[in-house]
Amino acid sequence: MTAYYLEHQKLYVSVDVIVFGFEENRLKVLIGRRQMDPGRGEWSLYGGFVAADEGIDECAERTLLELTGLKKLFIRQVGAFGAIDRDPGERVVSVAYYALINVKDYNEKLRLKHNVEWVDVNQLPTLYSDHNEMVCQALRRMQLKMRTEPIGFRLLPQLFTLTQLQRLYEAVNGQEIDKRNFRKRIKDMDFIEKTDLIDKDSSKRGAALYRFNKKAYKEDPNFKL
Amino acid sequence: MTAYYLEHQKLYVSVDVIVFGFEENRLKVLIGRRQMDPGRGEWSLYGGFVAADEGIDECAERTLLELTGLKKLFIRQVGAFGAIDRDPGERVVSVAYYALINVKDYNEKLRLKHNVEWVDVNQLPTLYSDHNEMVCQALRRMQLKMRTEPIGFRLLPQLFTLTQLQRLYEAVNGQEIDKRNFRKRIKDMDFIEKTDLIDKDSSKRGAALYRFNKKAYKEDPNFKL
DNA sequence: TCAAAAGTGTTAGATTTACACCCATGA
DNA sequence: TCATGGGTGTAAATCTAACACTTTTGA
Repeated sequence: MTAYYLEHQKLYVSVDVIVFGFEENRLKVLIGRRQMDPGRGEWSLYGGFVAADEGIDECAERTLLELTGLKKLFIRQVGAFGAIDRDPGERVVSVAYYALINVKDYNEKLRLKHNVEWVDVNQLPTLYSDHNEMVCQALRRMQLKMRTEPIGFRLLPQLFTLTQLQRLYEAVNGQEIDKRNFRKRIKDMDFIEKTDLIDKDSSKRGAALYRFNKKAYKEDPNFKL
Repeated sequence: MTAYYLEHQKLYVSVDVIVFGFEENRLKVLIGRRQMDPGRGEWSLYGGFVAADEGIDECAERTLLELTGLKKLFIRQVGAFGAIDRDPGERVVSVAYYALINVKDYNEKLRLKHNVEWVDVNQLPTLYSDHNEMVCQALRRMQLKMRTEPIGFRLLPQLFTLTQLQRLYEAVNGQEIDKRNFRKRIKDMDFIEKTDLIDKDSSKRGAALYRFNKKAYKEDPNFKL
């Protein structure tokens, strides 16, 4: 190591994950009560420290796997948070990531083990440190991304109805969408495929189930919502 | 300090700044030859380490002030870069920021002192570590931001002609714009004010000089380009 | 006198928005 | 039989994109 580095100080670097889920027509976030000091008992995002032998992206993936037990989730960085007093205990720079999961894929035992729960993103309590700000920025990022990339499907089951999809977009963007205009736009996207399966749970009449065809999307990626 | 932190390791955290400037109708970036090991002599962004007693945003501002001598510049975070082997010397997590300056405001002596120069963003050499990727992401961010917020003026003198403004947008987005459509959109934005001054340098006929009125923008912030 | 940049409107096409009724079914 | 959510098309309005000529003046 050159002398160059020695003049400087090292800091703790951590990762916090904003896990988004869609449930009861609401966009929700996984939060739990902190189980350690400082801030024990406060509502908080789930996170972990970056080890010297892992990249920050790997750390985020590891943390997310630890929390959810799920692999290959959609995850993106939000940014670094490094106000000097952001962590009351020590100097910690934290890198926030957001991830999307299908709530039904989340094992209930694991959820209870980590003592986290789904809370409506619009009704969050005050969170530990700067976590509210993290969620806020993550949400903005996700909203933007969802307009131009087909990531919303990550929040739904593989098979979904058009009404579910519409409610998802309404929940994420916080405003209602015209049903006919919405369905018109969906029809233009060939990679959102109608199956011949019918969902009978959500209505008496039954609704056609759709599926996102990733391969078809890659061949003609013209997504816009 | 609680035992909680002690189990973890600290890392070096640094900041790298992508300084954008507009010169000769091209979008340029400030880069220089690294003056220290590892990587001595390689093209590189300007950066610095985050000290224990400063926030990352303050560090970015300090670094930018050090480099440019200018205060109150527009600066935004791009994101954290933390691949395990990104720095060949030590484990360093770096947070990238981009900043916009008016090239003419940059003191030539300071530029020479730091041994940096303006290089066309589309003709960058291979840079140290992951700096090319940082520039790439910074550029994307900046392009997006410039469509919805009046930040382009930060790259121009206080008084500018409409052709200059158009060339700026063309350089940033890498595509030509129709002159009449561009000027029509500008006319709709009352906060881009025509002054009664004439620029005689750029053409024989002379072109009207315009000014961005920040106060007027805040009263009616309907920017779109 | 001519080269070079400034300045100026109109029209067709594409996109977006608003809007209302019938259908199928389980309770 | 009726309440509930599923499913469908059209027309007006807005926005976007394409396009060409006149003006001024320094060299």
